[in-house]
Amino acid sequence: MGRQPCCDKLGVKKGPWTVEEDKKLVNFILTHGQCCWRAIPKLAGLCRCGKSCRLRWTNYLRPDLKRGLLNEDEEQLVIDLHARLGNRWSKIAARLPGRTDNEIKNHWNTHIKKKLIKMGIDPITHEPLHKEASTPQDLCHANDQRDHHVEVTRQNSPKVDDHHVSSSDNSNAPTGNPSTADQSLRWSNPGDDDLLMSYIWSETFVDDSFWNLSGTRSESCSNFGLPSSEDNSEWLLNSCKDFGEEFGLGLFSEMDMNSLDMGGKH
DNA sequence: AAGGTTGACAACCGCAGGAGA
DNA sequence: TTCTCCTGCGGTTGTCAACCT
Repeated sequence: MGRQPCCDKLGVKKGPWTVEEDKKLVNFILTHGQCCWRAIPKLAGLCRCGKSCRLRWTNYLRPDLKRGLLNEDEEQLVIDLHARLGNRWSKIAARLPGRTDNEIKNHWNTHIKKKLIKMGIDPITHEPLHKEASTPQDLCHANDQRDHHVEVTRQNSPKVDDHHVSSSDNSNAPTGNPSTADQSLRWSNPGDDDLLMSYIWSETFVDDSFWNLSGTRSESCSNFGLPSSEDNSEWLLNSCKDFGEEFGLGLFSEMDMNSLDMGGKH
């Protein structure tokens, strides 16, 4: 028997998400939690498949996400982790607080890959590109660069905690009501992302007195408020705890880089 | 100004693995 | 043990803005 498709092909919307859809999804998840992705679109009133909802949440709407380009330290960390783990983006992302596997994958393909090639380093093997580096100077330069990046990574790796999200980095905090623009329009301008997130979060929760933030369990979840019901509070507390454990507190303190999962498919 | 090209990123697709019945 | 469902993952495609001619 064939595998059941993740969603009905008919009547399921595809393509870019609208602000309204984002609001519905965020609202639902923070009200009910991430119960069952397949059921969420129906319950939330979305004409999307569960998979699409999950992707949208994990890659874009999650409140703990950092936005903007990876900084230099993060890039070096990605390079180092890629050298160890290969294209296991989820594992790499797990070590970069507030970054998603999709984001890192995209950044790798559009920025880092080219950068490494330019430096004379094979982005797959992380070995010098002898063929491409046609002159001894090129090779020398490439190796210097490579040594440099390895060294930088070595210096950075033991204190990866430094990369953890600071509260000021979270630009998607509910901070007001920045726009009265047509809500059905897609916010395509990357520069509008912050406004979009502010809008979604503020419209959905601030105006409804949804948020009642009391105390901060961790920096990375400081943008959360606590829904009123017990279940929601529990979910949010767990989420904050998870975020703290996953992204923030003591993440690398005992981590031996050599203990990274190097086996298996994933 | 218009059309074509490129770059960046969001989103989709299909497969694999885990969990539960 | 097998089957089914759900989720996660990595690769790929689609979309759109910026840039170029």
